[in-house]
Amino acid sequence: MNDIRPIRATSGTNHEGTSAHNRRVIIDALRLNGALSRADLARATRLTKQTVSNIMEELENDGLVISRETVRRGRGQPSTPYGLVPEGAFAIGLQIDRHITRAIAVDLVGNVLIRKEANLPAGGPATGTPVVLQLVESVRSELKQRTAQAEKRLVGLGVAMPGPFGIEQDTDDNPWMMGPWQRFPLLETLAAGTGLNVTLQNDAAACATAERMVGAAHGLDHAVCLYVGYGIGAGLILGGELYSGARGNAGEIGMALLTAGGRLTQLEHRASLASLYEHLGVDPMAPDIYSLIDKRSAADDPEIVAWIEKAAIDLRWAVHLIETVFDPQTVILCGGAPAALATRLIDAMQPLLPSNADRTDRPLPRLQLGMTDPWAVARGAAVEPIGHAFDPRFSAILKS
Amino acid sequence: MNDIRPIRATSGTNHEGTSAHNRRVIIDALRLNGALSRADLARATRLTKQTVSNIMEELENDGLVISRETVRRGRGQPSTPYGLVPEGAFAIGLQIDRHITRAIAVDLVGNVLIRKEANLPAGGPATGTPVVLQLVESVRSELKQRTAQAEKRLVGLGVAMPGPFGIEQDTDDNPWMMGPWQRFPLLETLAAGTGLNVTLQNDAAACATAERMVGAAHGLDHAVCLYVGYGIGAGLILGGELYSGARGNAGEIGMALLTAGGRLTQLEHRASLASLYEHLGVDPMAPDIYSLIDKRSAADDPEIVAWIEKAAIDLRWAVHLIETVFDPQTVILCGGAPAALATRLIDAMQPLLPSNADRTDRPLPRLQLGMTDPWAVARGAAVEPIGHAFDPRFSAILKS
DNA sequence: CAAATTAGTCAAGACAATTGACTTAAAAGA
DNA sequence: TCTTTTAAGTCAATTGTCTTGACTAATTTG
Repeated sequence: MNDIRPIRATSGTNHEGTSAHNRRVIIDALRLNGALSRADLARATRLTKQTVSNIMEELENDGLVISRETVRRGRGQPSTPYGLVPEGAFAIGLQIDRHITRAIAVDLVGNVLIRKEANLPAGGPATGTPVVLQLVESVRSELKQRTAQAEKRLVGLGVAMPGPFGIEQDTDDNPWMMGPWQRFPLLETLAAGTGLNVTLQNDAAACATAERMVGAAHGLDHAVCLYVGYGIGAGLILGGELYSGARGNAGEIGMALLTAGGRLTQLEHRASLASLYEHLGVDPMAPDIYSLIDKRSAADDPEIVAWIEKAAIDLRWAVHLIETVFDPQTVILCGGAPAALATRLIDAMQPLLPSNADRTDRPLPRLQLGMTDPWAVARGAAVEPIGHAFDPRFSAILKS
Repeated sequence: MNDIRPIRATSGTNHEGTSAHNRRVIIDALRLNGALSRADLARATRLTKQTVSNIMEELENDGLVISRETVRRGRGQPSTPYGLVPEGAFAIGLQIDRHITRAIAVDLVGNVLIRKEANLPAGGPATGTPVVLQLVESVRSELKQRTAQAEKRLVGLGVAMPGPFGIEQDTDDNPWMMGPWQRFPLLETLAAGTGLNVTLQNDAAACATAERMVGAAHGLDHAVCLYVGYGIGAGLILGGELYSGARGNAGEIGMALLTAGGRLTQLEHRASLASLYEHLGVDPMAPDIYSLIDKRSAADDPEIVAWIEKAAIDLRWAVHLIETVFDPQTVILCGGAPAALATRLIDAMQPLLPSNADRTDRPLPRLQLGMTDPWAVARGAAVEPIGHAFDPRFSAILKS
């Protein structure tokens, strides 16, 4: 009699959804264009002057925007531009990597305020969680000291770590694979340990988040970040939002199979930093490995040059694949590779393979260099809660 | 003085946006769940009973929904389910293929009402456009005859043709490539010739649109349709919407490069129907080619079996790639391949390659069979304007 | 036959965007 | 210099849409 089939539906919306969206739209416009007057905002967002005025007053009271010097732009009353207040919101980002963890505090506009790191003991989450929690706490208390308002303006904790998530067993016996962390209920543990909203993304997604808010993908709706780190991944900005797939594993392009030397292998076995370390015979755990690689790259070390030549072939294929499959406005190379290595890699990848993206009327280059420093992932993690709280999103309109 | 830099911003919304969204949400819920009572709808959409009642009254007046027999479900007043009225809206779909064009009329729930086809003369758009326009006109007038209201309830004309769009020159000299059509201002011409709203998508996207509204992807938010036709493509349902990339070319997976026999080649050179025709030495233009292939497949013709074995290797790789890159809930094989061939292909592709999607807790199979008949693409084209007009979308909320 | 439960309506209220008239301030032109 | 034009921004009333709480209606349970 009682058929309790679940009814599936999209959520409806109401006045608050409308209002929330319009606030987000205005904040987004200020982030994208810098300071704008109320009249400018009204034109850009297609809202009425009056609506914009009301929202701006609210945002000003909330400490999210502030007026600047009036400017005269020809006839008519001078306009009063409003800009985002950096101290209007804060977020903390946490990167969990194989043997190290990094935490960053950022403000509303994405400035990095604090950065701290700690070594992760072997032993996975059991021994690692206390270290991680302490690191976050340390950043949080320093932030509190700096800015009185910071604590109540803290919108969340973003976490980034290598994917893929939720796989049932490691495909690899490498002790530095992240399996134990990936199977651990990290979100719940960190939420309980900090009392903050916690979100999780993989390294490549974190880089894409950072590039979109403060980097080369700023203002782009379709961009893919080719992340070259210990593994390889793609961070996907599709239709203006980060896309992470049904289970958070979209973009794990490093696991894509290619035929090389007559056998099927994974992209990241051939072109990642892991493969470079192996090629060089260095220990991936060495603490100064980043600067070591950077220096040797800058000096055009022959072993590194040889690896670059080889890796460039596979990365060129990866760019072709990304262009073919996603049709983005641009591809951004980013991630944990030292800058000197990354620039050389990009050079070695030229010319790119012919593809649909190869057209003369492009406003943007097919491949460009994004953030490449060891803090890029942590920064992306930090910036995610800011975007989540303040950027226009479909789901932000719907009723909870 | 006048710096006229363009200001970029997302559009704001207002009461009408809210209302439009809620209407769409309700229609979507009815499409997804079948007939529902007002109370059910209120629970499912999180709107209040009253709001739902108001909207339902409107929709009933607009002829989009109608009440069914009341049903008693335990205690309390019996509920009155409402269902979509098929005759509430109509759309026409047009497929333009290499040597044939097909047109279909569908109603609000995606029923196919009329189907007609015509041969396309060689010579591209110059000679083809009149044929196409006449075919559409013929379907339209038959629809008008059948249903008096059809004309004013016609929401648009959806067009599908092989991609990629906007490339500057053919990579291929094949006379059956669609270059001339792809460079022709088709949308504008058809809009002018019919007075309808016209939209364009590629074959794979059209199949995905159809699968989402009336097929295997019904109700799924993350699904990829692996289209195997004359070419190969992927139709992408990402986050509940069709994704087409920055220039409409997302999912052109047939152009992905793979190494086979020691050299880099495109997927669709190895596993498409074009490759089958070549393998069999048959003329792709033969009018009865579809049923020919269907019959020979059903009879397990050794030449076809040989091709299947070979193609399955590459398609298996394609599924792996799709799973790795998009992390969908399921992959759906669909498109112009005859049913007998498609089922054999799916069988030959088992077991699939290990991937992130290969987990025991899957609610859906990794690979399943979708629509495979010569009308699938046209049906997808037809269904697109319906979805565009009635499905919940972010952009439908924003001010025009 | 009364109580409980669920569907659905009515009418008033709340919320947020819109409208049109108004004020303010500057540049351009006579 | 003075008037006109133009643009930014505010005020107050209005409109559109969802929400609230009380109500009616119809059915099952005990």
